[in-house]
Amino acid sequence: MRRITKEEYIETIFALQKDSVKVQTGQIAQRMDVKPPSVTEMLGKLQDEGLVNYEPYIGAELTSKGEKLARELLETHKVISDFLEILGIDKDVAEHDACIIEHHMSRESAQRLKMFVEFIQTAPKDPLWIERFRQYCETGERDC
Amino acid sequence: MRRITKEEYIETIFALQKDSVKVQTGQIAQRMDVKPPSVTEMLGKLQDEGLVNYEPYIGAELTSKGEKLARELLETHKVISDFLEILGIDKDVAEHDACIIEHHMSRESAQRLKMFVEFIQTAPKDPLWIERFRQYCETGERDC
DNA sequence: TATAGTGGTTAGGCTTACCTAACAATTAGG
DNA sequence: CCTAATTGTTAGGTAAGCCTAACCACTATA
Repeated sequence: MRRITKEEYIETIFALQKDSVKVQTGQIAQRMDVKPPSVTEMLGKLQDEGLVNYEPYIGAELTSKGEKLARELLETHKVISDFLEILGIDKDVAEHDACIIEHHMSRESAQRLKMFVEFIQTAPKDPLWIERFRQYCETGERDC
Repeated sequence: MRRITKEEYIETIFALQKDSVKVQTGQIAQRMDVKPPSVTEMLGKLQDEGLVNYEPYIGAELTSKGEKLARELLETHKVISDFLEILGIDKDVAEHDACIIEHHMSRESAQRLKMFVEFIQTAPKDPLWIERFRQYCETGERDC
C-alpha cells in the first residue's frame, strides 16, 4: 500500500502533459493507480502551492514553477535509475526504486550521484572495473 | 517534520539494547527525537507484530524475529552510507540519507549495492578510478 | 509508610494520502 | 434539445505517525 507523494503527482502530470495540454483527473488516477477523488484532492493542494493550474471538470497543467520542479525531480530520478542499471539491476526494478528513493535523497547525495553516473557514462572507453564488477557479482571472484 | 517508520524504531531499540536489557520508552523517545506517547503507541504495534516484548512501565526488548529484522536493516543502512561516503559525501549527510533511503530500496538493489561496496572495499589496492572520480568532482575535468 | 518527583500511559486531536458512496457536470446520441 | 453515459467532485471515513494535556506507577527519601 504505497503512499504517493505530492512530487510524484507533479512528475506524472509532467509526463502526461506532453500529449494534451490539460491533463484530466482520470488520466492521472489511472497512471498512478489511485482513485479519482485522491487526485482531485491533491490537485487542490498543488494549486494552493502554485504548482499547477487546475480547473474543476477541465483538468490541470503545471505552472512554470511546477514544471521547473518536475524537471529537477526527473533528473534525480534518471540519475538513480541509471546508476542502478549500471550496477546491473533490472530496468523495471531500477525504475521503481528510483521513483521512491528520489524523494528522500538529499540534494548533496543526488548531486554527487549525478556526477558519478556522468563520470561513468562519459568515460572515453568502457571502464574496466565495471566489467570486473559484473564478473564479481556472478562468480564472487575477482580476477585482478 | 520527518515521519519515522516502524523499522527505525526497531533499529533504535536494537542499538540501545546493547547497554541494558530492557529499553525504556524515554530512551527511545530521546534518541528518535519524538515524544514518549508516540513511543508507547508504537511499542504496542510492534508487540502486536511480534517484533518486541513490551511490558508497560518496564520497557521493551526485541524478540528474535525483531532482532533478525534489525540486523537486516542495519546492514542495508551501512551499505548505503558506506557507498555515499565512497562517493565523497559528508559522513553526517550519508548517515542521514541512509536512514531514510534504506526503507525504500528493493532487496535486489540493496543486495547489488552491497556487492558493489564490497567490491570496492575489498579491492587489493585502492581503485584508481575513485581517485579520478574525486578529481572529476573537484575540477570537472578528467585526466585520462 | 506517606509523599514528592520522575517517568510512562491514556485520551483526544492533527495531518497526509488514501478510500467508498453519493451526487454533479459534461459530452454524445437519438 | 433532452437524456444516457462518462467523467469529476463532495462528503465522510480510515490508517499511520505524530502531538499536548491530563492522569497513573514506580522510586526513593524523609
